[in-house]
Amino acid sequence: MAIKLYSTLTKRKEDFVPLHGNEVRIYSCGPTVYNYAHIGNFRTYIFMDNLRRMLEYNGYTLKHVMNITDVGHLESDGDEGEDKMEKAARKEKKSPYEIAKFYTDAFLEDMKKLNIEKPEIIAKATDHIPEMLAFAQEIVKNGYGYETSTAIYFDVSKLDKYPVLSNRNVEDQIAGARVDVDPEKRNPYDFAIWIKAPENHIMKWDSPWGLSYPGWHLECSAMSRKYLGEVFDIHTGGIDHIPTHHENEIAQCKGAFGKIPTKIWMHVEFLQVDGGKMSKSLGNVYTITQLEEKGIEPLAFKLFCYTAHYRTKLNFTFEGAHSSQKALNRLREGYLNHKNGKENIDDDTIEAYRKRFLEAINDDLNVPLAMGIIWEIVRNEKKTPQIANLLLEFDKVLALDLVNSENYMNKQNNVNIPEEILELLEKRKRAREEKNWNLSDQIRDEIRKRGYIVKDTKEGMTVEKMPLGTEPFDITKGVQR
RNA sequence: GGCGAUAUAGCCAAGUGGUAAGGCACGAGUCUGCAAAACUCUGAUCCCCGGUUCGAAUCCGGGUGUCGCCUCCA
Repeated sequence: MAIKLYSTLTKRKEDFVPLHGNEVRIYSCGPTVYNYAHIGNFRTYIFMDNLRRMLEYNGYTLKHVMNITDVGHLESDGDEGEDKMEKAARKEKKSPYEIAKFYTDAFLEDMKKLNIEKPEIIAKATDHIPEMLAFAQEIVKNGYGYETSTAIYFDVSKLDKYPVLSNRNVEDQIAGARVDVDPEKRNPYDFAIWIKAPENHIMKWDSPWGLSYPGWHLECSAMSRKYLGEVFDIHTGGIDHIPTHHENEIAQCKGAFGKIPTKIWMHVEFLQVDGGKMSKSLGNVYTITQLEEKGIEPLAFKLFCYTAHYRTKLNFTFEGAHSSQKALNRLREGYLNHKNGKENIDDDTIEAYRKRFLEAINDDLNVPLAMGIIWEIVRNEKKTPQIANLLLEFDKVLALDLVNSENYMNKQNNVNIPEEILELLEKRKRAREEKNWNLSDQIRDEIRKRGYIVKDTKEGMTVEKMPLGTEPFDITKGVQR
């Protein structure tokens, strides 16, 4: 079935045709590792993973590169201010390399929690200095670069067209509030491809321009070419990359080898919080760890992201996250009900579900629509392992780790239940036999206080560790009671 | 000021010309000693005005609101 993907470059859905046979080559802009990645970042990486998995589901193999920016990303995308890595290093009194290592590890840990597949190649900028330097030299050699006292700039006026992804008008910007514009820049949109290191700069390398370091945009161009070739299939990133970072990548590639590196540029809209942007001043820039502390599993956040299409804004609230946590638990229950079911449904029904699901994901990753189908399947009154298996098949794309539902629900035959809880359970059982309801309820509360839930079923009493999101949720506090 | 997006039930949202997916919450029911959990059922004519059309949430025009970018950010 044909795959359609929306490209920011052409502003429409394109029929996807891979350039290299069955192999799809993708480049994804990854994190700058000067701080913890936040849930907005991860919305983008969840999308990136959906894209990967959708392509794999369609039978393609992948060559996917994601960068780790550990040098050269200045405080402003417009090449002003200090290198983010160096600034963080000074603040935390560590070396930039230690900072990079620490936050890279934290990032990969969160990726794992979100059940996001690792791209085939994760490329650190500092491991590719020679490639970047060569790239910068090609640009200069081809007449697109010029040297100032502080940096090597890319001259955007040499291009046939700039910008190509967004509608920006140079004249309109001049009145803007840019204060620290380098007076040696020829055009306002010229950007640094190589930066001469100030005396106290720690990360610096030898170059024809002295001790210096690469501009932020250069790494993506140099590394994508190294691993994927000059022209590859898909480039992904957040929507904020459109006006500067990706424009400049395109400019650099044109400057070095005269081509736009890919036709399909996919951009994920922002995750908002409480109806507005995330900002440190509002204190609503959340990390995955903070969500966990508030009783939201990483996978529940993932499911939350699945309520909206990647090209629309999504409004994050703890109320919404909590609702997704409950939905995730129910999804797991539903999966297990089918897994343990004994009924049968005909193959045509299964095949029809499969077709609808495929249509949804192949239409520019319409994951919300796909989720609607999933719920319809889960709610199918015939409980059958056929459906459980179908859900597992779809989970290859959605990656909610349904196969481990039992573990998450802590339903493994009451293993790992502490002795004290089991004793309370036994006491409650006796109380119930004596119809001592007061004592029974008292013990139930006690067990609940300790984080376990008693369920009275026909077969008798069972106890489970309380799944996340079970407790009543106090919206006003944004945390669980 | 420039650019762009969006406005669908209490909340999160899908749907781009043919009589409104889904999730959560609320309510009702089944179950239960009572609960919890689970399961079942229940809700909107789509910001306003005008237009195109046999027919519009869906296209066009005009309002209004909200949000984002241009300045750090996925």
